[in-house]
Amino acid sequence: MRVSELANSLNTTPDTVRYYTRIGLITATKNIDNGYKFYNQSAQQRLKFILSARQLDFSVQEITSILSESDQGHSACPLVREIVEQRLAQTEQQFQAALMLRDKLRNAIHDWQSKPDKAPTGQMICHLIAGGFDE
Amino acid sequence: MRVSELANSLNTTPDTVRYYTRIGLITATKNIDNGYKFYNQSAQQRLKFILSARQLDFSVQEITSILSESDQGHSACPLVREIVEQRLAQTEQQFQAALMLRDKLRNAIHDWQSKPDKAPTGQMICHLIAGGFDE
DNA sequence: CTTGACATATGTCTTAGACACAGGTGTATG
DNA sequence: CATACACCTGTGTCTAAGACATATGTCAAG
Repeated sequence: MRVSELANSLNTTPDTVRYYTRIGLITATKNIDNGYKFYNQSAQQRLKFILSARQLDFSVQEITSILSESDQGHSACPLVREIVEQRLAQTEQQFQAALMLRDKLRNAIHDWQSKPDKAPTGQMICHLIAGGFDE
Repeated sequence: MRVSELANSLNTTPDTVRYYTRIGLITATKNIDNGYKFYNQSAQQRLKFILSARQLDFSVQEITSILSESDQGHSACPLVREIVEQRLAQTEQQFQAALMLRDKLRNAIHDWQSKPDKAPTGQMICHLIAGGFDE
């Protein structure tokens, strides 16, 4: 299959497939006539795995490690478990960060409700932001 | 003041100051002897504003627009209000995304609790991830 | 054969700084 | 004075994960 056919079959974009091909995560044969790449079913299987792992927010680098492990005949499961645990912890942090930012933005909007717009002075660019927020 | 002195005075890093200088957000004079950059109080004021806006997750590009508006003597407040509203909406989305990812990861860990590790087959790289999650 | 619509490969671009490198500066010592 | 060593500086390069631009290739209709 060609790049778009493969991409469509797994609901992703040709650019994504090309990227994974470029960095060697999936392989393709090259048509000598026109230089087009052709992917076999094995590549499709592999791409399916990659996309699933990306859904869990695994980085491409992590997936590379997993596939490398697997390619050597070893079980990648321990590595996968480790990554998913660590990703959960990290997501928890992002979650809290988003929460705090949301509050900060809400406060800003609320506090600014009653304040007028002003032209900048040499001292102040925009009095709404002025000095700072959480310091 | 030199780059580190300015950075320390506002609790940021020299690299950050250099970056803003490089893209022209703040300006500095150049010592001819050694090429070192020198910043005046106006630059400090400007940097303070930039850092405050970054705290609200404004992009550097957005801040560039705001400063440009302000530099022309116009009030940047309307633009600031607009950006903060839009950033709030976007943060809400990130918030929901983090929430969903967290659940997905928790489910994965839970579902995998009882499953053993397996060596890869030609068909399957890691049976834990196997086919997919939210499709 | 040619036109036009679509597909492809390759190279460049993106964010917001972090990091590596080579050289400058300043001060405590010999 | 010279030297050693710790710290500072500017410039150039690198990052993640594709998106986008460009030049070329393909294929069916006319």
